[in-house]
Amino acid sequence: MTITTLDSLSAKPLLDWYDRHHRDLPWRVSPGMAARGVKPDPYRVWLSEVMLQQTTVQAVKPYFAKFLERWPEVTDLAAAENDEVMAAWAGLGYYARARNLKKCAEAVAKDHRGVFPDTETGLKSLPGIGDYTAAAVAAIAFNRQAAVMDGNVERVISRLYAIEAPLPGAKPVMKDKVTLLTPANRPGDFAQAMMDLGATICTPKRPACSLCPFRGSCQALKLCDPELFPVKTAKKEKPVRQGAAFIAVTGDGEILLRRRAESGLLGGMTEVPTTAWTARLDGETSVTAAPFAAAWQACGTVIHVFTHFELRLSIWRAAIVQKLEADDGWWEPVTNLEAQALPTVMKKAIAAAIPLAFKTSRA
DNA sequence: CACCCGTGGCC
DNA sequence: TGGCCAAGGGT
Repeated sequence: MTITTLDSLSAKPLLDWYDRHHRDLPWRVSPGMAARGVKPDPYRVWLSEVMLQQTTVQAVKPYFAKFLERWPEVTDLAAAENDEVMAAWAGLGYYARARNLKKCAEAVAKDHRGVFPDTETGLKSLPGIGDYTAAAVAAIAFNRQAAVMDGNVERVISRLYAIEAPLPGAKPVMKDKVTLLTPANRPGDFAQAMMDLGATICTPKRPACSLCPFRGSCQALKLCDPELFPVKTAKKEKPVRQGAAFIAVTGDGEILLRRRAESGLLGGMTEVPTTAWTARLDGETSVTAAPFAAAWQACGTVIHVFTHFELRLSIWRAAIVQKLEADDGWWEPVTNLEAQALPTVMKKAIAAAIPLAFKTSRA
């Protein structure tokens, strides 16, 4: 008798589906191009993978284009100024990625003669490259049989096998399944196919199971409801923090900026002077905490939600008559703010005080 | 292992 | 409208 069990699950239907329905992405070599001998550029694969960490494809596209135009090779990025890289990354979030991106480029240029390591182990030894990115670059750029597991793959696997154990604890079990499923032939396309499937068919809500190449062998579809997977442990609620930000502008149109500490929240990025962001809601949110005395005017409150807390920032503005030499900051023309490494929360704060500070002032 | 670390879009 | 989520890594 012939029984289709999970043990017979094959990558073939997924690869066939990928040949027909793969997404066209700027950093991707499509199956058709690969058949004509086009090889992926490890630098582009790595750059895109780092940008895509916890970030949507749509958000990455313009940044990828900008980086590639400005720094076409990894050696160009290695030779770039840190501040330029941080300014180019501004808005994309998780700024430690940018710091590690730069360190990684320098390591490849200096320690590897500008050539990326072509093994999972070699890649993982580089800054900013963890389990996922090492496997992804090894598989996609170097055709290594590496098991690639990201959030998409976790969702697909958890449904295929109806895994009831919650994430993140169930990760090793899922990784084992991916390892068994990853083919020796076209491992890179397999990885990208799993992620495309998760992004377009096996979606978190209302998956399009009727279009899925695995519809005949999906345990969740057979037993209950795919939308119930993956199971995740409950997350704790977000605390609220509060502070004040001060926008000082001279008659010449210069604004007082500072540089944040190299590590931690928004590390190495640029900011306007602010108070500490405290958990106390009765903290220093008024002019009494301003960097210097001036005719401070209230400009409302900016609310910004970070990964692990919500920030309520009181905004204050003052026209400065006599420019003081700030010992831990500098005066920057408001017309040059676009070139600064300003995270989104700071653009919001400045826009609240100077509505025309940014061309795309949707904050 | 639990926590820290951004942002924007979606329903 | 707000909680959820996106090609995670470092510590």
